[in-house]
Amino acid sequence: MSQIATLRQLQILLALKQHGSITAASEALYLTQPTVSMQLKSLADKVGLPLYQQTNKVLTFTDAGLELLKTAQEVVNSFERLEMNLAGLKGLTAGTLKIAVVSTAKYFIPHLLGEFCKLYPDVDVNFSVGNRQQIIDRFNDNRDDFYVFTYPPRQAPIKTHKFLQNPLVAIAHPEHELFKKEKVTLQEFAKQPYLMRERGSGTRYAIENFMREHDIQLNIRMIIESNEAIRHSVMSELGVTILSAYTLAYGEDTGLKVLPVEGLPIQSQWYLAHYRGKKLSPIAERFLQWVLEEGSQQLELESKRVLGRQ
Amino acid sequence: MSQIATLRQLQILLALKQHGSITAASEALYLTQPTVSMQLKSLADKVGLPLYQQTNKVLTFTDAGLELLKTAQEVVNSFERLEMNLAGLKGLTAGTLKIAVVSTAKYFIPHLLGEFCKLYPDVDVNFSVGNRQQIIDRFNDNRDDFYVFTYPPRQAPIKTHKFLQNPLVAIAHPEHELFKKEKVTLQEFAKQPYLMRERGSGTRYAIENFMREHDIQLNIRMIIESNEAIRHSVMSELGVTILSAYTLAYGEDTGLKVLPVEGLPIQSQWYLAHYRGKKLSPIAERFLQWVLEEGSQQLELESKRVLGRQ
DNA sequence: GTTTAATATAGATATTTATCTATCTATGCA
DNA sequence: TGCATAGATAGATAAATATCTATATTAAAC
Repeated sequence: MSQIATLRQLQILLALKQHGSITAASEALYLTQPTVSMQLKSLADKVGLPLYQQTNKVLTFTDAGLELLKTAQEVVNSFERLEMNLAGLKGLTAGTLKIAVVSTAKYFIPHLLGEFCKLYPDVDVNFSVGNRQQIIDRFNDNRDDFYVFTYPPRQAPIKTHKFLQNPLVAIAHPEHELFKKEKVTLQEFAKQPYLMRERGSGTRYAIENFMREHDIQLNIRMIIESNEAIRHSVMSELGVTILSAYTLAYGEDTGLKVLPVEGLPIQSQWYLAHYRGKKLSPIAERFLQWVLEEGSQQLELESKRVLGRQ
Repeated sequence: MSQIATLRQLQILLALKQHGSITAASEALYLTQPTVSMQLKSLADKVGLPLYQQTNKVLTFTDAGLELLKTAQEVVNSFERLEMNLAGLKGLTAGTLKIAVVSTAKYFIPHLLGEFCKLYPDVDVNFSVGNRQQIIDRFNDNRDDFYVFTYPPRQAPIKTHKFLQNPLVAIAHPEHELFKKEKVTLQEFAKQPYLMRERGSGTRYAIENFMREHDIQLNIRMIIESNEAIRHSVMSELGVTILSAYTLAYGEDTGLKVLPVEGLPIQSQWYLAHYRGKKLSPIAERFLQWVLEEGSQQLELESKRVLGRQ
């Protein structure tokens, strides 16, 4: 594109059209009159045709001048549309995203947020972690855009979206005697000292439901409120437990191994929840859409890779 | 218009789209790779959003990048249309215009051509002057685009356009005795020694027709083949004559004055003629259109001003 | 782990664009 | 004829754009 006109020259030409004289146009553009005169002359020289005529104080445009005005207006319109569309994208792409997650999700959510922030680098993230009750409290206080649960509260007005499978697997110390068997029955597993999460934990709910359905009574040895404490207790051969495969995948897994117990893994879901009546911010809307369409798929591919290492 | 993108940057972005990689785009544009990389980075910085992503050797555009590509294509299209339209105008606006005029017209036609050449400065003009017979010969030889007559030949194939009134006025030396009368009759005027144009002159035809209609016999003293010679003869008190007011308006008029003879001025026309079957060049077409729409009006305004000085 | 290819960054320079002050020219009006 | 106004031109400078060479970084393939 050999450049016949600069954007500035087109702008000046439009000002001449709008204001009807070189001096008026220069004032409107906060330039001196010779600047405008010379830019228009330069433009006419490049075009090779006069752009306007002055007869008796009346400035009229030539055919060439009118063509340039048309192009100038088209170009200005294109850039204005661009600015508006980019502003729209920036509205989608900037701002603060507030998300609170139950502690089981704290290992993989950063990976999800990381991918999203690569796409929208201007986004700030407010990331909170807590047990289920704490997250429910935050939800009741309407403190965040989103909440991640394995077992969302049943209270209204909540809107939940399943976005990821959450398989719960049994784990034990790698030297545990049950690894000598090719297959472990639920009854055999239930006889082991079981390390249980605290009441209110979504994982606990899912486990208790599963066991109730299979008429199994776990041999609960301890109640532990921390995923890290549970993992280290298992490593120390204090007992066995069931937890999210994602906790295993993304956390430190040395000294832990998945027990091949019949009926497991327990299938459950990760839910992304938000206040039903709340108007989401553009960036929150975009995050939701992205998670449902792309983010969860990326996470599943990655978790398969991580889990496949065992 | 705060400039979010330069035309060059938009061009580079389109090349990236077309060629799929920075290196390929730089080769296509005969630039080095860092140039392209930096221009795109500068553009992304100004936009405030990433324009593309690279995953596994595949370059994909972001939403912002796609918006910019759309604008880039619009702008390129606008400039291409502009170039084509300007080229069309230049086709109309360059070339040689050939015009031959009877000698009476030689005083004002340059004024007409001058105005036209201000609008189309790239036009060359081939301007010939001759008496009526010479111009008819040129017409028969098809040597020019246009011919200016007061009394066009009746032969086919000619196409004539009336473009200007041509009033014929009587003139005498300012000290002539007839100026003592408020009004001069045709009979009184006919008694004066009359300086006549040569046979074949369009002005002579018109005068002879007029006198024949009014049953007047002029007292012809001399036949003179040159407008200049006639004017100087009148100045020298050798006689009176009738000639085009335009000759008076644009020529030297010191020592000449219009006689207020009843029935005068004789109304006649200037004709712009061209060969009927001849395909006119773009610039000739444009000239014809301009003369009929604008040029003649300008000439009438100007001749009123000039004639009004007497 | 090494090599290759692609991209990004640093630093410098050349070119173009844009603008200013000063002055000249042209036109209209009193 | 003189004055006021508008536009054009001359000369100079500042700012922005565009580009290069050299090198560092990154990612993919072997």
